[in-house]
Amino acid sequence: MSGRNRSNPLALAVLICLFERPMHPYEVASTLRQRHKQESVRLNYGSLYAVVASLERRRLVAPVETEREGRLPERTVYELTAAGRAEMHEWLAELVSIPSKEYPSFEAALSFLPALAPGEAVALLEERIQRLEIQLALGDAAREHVDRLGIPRLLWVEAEYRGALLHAEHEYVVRLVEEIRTGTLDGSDWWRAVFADPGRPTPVPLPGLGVHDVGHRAEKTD
Amino acid sequence: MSGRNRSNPLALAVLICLFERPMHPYEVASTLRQRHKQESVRLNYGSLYAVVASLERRRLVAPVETEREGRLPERTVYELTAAGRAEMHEWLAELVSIPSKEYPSFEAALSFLPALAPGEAVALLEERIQRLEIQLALGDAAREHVDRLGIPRLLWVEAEYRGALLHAEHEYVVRLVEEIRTGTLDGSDWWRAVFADPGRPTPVPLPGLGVHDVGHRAEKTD
DNA sequence: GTTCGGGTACTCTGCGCAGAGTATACAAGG
DNA sequence: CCTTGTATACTCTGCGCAGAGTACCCGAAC
Repeated sequence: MSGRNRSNPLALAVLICLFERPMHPYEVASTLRQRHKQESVRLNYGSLYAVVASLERRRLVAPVETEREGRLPERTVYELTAAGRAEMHEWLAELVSIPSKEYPSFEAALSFLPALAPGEAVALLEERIQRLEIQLALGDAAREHVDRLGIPRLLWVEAEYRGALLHAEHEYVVRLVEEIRTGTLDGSDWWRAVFADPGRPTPVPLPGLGVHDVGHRAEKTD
Repeated sequence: MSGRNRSNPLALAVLICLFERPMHPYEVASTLRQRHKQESVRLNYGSLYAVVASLERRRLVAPVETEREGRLPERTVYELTAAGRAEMHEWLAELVSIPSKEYPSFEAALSFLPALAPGEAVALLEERIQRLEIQLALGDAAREHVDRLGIPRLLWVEAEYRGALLHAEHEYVVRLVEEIRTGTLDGSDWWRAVFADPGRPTPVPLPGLGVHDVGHRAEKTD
């Protein structure tokens, strides 16, 4: 009843909007954008209508009326069902209380770092640092602006969280660059050597770790 | 030639494996798993073969031979093309140097936090804190284990990064809970009031921010 | 001696979701 | 007055990707 259907948070956003009052999908989108939820939840119309259709199939929402104004396309207004209210609550509780494994693309990038020459890696990481600093500054500016408008922090926590992660990433990358630079990072000597050798045969050996049970045992691939 | 094709990092992982030497898809998967890349890159066979097919269409990889052992299914070995080498390098450089907007599910959860009763929110966040502490401990254990095996940190940076983010999240959530508890979080009084009122009419008003241009102006929804 | 788990090597199927397109109304600008 | 842009309200299309299934082989266990 729930499992893999809880993949797209946009569906949760829809449930929460309809919890407030019945709306048609486009109105849901407008509401979410007005509240800047599109910063935290991927939103586009293609997905929105698909998601609403899926919620309807699962009987979590139901159409109440379909109105039409002039010759504009017909609007179908949906309301939340009892099951929908339950699902909303349960899902949100799960999202808050259980950290889920995610795959940030920079983590992937880092895991492939030795495939770049050390010098290039440093240059690119420094570029990233600059971009991160811009984002941090933008975040601060937004924060101040919102403060001036007197918007309570409660409605801004997601942005604070984003800022905290951004800050941590910045800190980490700065340290990492420093360690590659100074050679403090264990393995960077080998790294440099491999790329210094002209005509290296196996470009990037990346030796296997040979560890198959570190903590959380072997979540299966498939 | 690149754009939306750079969505799935698994494709990059494949390119990097084939950069080392020609392999068949299953071997790519085994290699990635052996090196614990499945912690950083979503890997499953269904996607793998699709991704390889897509790379082949884009002429970034090409089949070299197809062997067969006994009556086991035929294995198609792929190699990297010149275009593939270029794409690999360019893509990896982009991934390292340009931070990309991501949508961690906890950010979504936080943005909907006021839809929960304050007391419940606190309880759930505390549950999360415990789970985060477990993950941090597991990470440390893995770290120590890998240290003992003498694996250079260079090959472990992605896990360090994950740890740093995890740490930041933990710190943030602890602070947040504290602030909700003590009422230091601006808006929590209103929050409590709304949920204290029995028979509240508009369950969660979540007033719109009314800000439409904070920094980065209006990336379009569609 | 056969059954059972686990490894090899893919294939099949079908929903999810993004991007682009459609059609109408309205407001402002030249 | 005619165009250009923007907002409203969806629909269409098709790839991406995950999960499950297939088919074979092997070693160990009962």
